[in-house]
Amino acid sequence: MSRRLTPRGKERRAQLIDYATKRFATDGYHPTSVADIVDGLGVGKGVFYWYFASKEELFIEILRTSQRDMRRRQQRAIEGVDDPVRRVELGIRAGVEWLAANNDLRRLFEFARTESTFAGSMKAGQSVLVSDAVVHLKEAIVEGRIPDRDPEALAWAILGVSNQLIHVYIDGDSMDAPQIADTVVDFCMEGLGVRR
Amino acid sequence: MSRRLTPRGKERRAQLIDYATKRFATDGYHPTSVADIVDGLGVGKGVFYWYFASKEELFIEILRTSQRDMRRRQQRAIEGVDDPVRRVELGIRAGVEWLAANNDLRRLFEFARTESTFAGSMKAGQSVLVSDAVVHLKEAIVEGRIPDRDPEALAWAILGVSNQLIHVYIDGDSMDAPQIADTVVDFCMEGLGVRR
Amino acid sequence: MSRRLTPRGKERRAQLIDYATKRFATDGYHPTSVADIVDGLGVGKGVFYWYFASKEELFIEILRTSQRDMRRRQQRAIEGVDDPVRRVELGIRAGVEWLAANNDLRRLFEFARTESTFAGSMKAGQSVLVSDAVVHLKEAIVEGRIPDRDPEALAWAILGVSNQLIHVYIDGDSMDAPQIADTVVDFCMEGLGVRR
Amino acid sequence: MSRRLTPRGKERRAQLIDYATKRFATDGYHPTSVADIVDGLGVGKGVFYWYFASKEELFIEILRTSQRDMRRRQQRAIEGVDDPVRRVELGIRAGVEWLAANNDLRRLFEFARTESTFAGSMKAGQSVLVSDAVVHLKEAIVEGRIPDRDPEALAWAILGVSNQLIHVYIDGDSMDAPQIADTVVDFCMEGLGVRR
DNA sequence: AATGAATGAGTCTTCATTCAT
DNA sequence: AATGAATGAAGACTCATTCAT
Repeated sequence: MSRRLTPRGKERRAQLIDYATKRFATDGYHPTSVADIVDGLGVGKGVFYWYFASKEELFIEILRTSQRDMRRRQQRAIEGVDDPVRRVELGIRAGVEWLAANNDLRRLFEFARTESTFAGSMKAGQSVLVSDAVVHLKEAIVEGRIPDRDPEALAWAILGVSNQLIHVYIDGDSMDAPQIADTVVDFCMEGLGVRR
Repeated sequence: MSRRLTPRGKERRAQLIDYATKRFATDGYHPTSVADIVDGLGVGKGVFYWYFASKEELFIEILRTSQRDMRRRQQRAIEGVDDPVRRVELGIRAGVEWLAANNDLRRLFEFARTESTFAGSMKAGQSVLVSDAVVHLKEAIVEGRIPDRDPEALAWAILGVSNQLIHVYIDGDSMDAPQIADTVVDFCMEGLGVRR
Repeated sequence: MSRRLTPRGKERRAQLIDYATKRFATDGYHPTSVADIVDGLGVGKGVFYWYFASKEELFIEILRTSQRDMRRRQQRAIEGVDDPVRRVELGIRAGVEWLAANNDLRRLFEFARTESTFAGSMKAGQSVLVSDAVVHLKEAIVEGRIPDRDPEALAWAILGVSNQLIHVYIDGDSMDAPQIADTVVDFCMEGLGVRR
Repeated sequence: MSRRLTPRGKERRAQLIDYATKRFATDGYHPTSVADIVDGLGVGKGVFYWYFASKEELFIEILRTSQRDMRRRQQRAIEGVDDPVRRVELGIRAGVEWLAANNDLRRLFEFARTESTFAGSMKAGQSVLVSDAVVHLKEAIVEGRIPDRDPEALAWAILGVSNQLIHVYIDGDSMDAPQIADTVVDFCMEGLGVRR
């Protein structure tokens, strides 16, 4: 399903992706029918199947593109930074901000993780992010900046905090994205900060 | 939809809940049809609707009961413990262990959060857990055991770490539940442990 | 399906008939389920099938009993009246008043006429009323009180006027039953009263 | 539910309406399933829902169209006639003939009146016919052609006679439509013709 | 590229009826 | 006499997908 598309075709395709993303995010993947999507755009049903082999393919496409995009953003954010701890911090901030800015996609990610059809693809994508972080964490450990603990687990924990706090605070008005990022960074850096 | 049930009826109902939980967890809520459930149990389709008004009602019932159960477990775990930090730790461990022991339900929770129909009910349930934790965190702050930060955000962060690490490690064989709990507690207590 | 019933049994049966009549009249025969009936009475489903072989049988039973009752009322109303035209008039009044007083049953009659399963039984019942009227009409014709026209058609026409006017006016508050009867009688006696 | 239809689509839609009308008339609205309809036409189930939002919508559509058609027929029949009594007569004849020619629809009307879902729509439609007649009746009263009585009640009475006599005689072979019309007109003009 | 039309398996749900107790 | 439980065919409706034009 990769046609050579005219400029107009590419636009259509993008249109479909955008609108479908919104609907999937709002109503859920299953509750949103292909008919909903094409009707919403005022086009015929054939259009959909001209650009995508199936509803599933479209969804996977959305997931893949988004994950790639988010990763790129994170990478750009840490480019040229020497301090590994600082890289972790900047990565967190970039991630949080991307998720906040792409709330629809964040929702899709949440759902995708829960359904076997997509869980694999999602885990793979997140593993990439984790691997990225692991690099910095290992460096930080070697440099004695943080205690020596399983860097992968640490990376997943960071992801967990990020996702959760955005999930909770993004739709309210008590915190904006940078504030959420601050909170996430704080917690990730020193947890509850228990004085032992 | 609350009938007077004979012992036999109660058993059937429980059977339906158990089996449906398993199927929902394995295949997803939407992909699991009522037909799948009754066929799997070898009973007629009417049985389902004798005990539940709808597929949705059954699902909500599962969510509610489970959330209540998990909370009870946490409360029992911290009963009579004076140290608030210790209470937080024990709460985390109890939570992690419950989620690990009820992996099916954990999966259902993950899905429920993603669909508007159930998201409300889920958030409510999780808010209760957070409120529970907030009590201990505030106490710890007052006693100067942990720095003064928004206890609610801290509680949500803890929840995020717990869910994420269980999600990642529960199905592998690198960690068992208590080890996961250790990792979660560690991270929550001191984060990455950055030496500032 | 004619059991020997204890007094208590007869009461139950009557209860079922009464309640079912009300529901059928309000919601329609098809939309009213046996479950609706037994639930409405707070009894188990077995009760229904203890007294009636089927939903259909119950309905037919209602129709038959009612038609018999209505006819009896008409007959009593004209007992001992010599003038055939007066008998027709009294028959009309009795009919209208019965239908007005038993609006639920009237509705059931209307429905029953429209469904092949019951149409036969209904037509039979109405034919009896028509035959009754025909007797008087013939006498009136013989006596030269009314012109010589097909008495059966006349009888059906009378029935048509009665049913229609009750249907239209019974639920409003512009006419009560006797007034409706007056209007019916008037129209039947001289139609529009065209001066030729 | 009003799509832009191609000629082929319009044909399909008409086909569905025609066939459904026949089945509803023969077997009743409730006993006729959507499956019966599409199977009878040898098309897939989806076709039905491509053209109609629901079985109910289709039925209402049938009712509305038919009532409009019948009215038009009546109006055309009295066009340019000066004598109000004559207009009433011609209206009756046109009505009777339409109902006789569209016996299926007449049956649907009978049923529709009995079910709350449709009763409103039906009454509205019939009220229009009554209003039409009332105009002529009032004129006739003013001109002293008929006695001064509630013209609305008279109109309903006429409707009642028409419906009833067609109902009774249309399927037999003793009268054809014009004869039925004669009988209706006769009765409406002078009722039983009682010599007072 | 795009449209309206069509497919038919599948979805949730209902319901008359039967049955064991 | 009566109950709660169970049946399973049938009902209305959905929907991903395909197709002719």
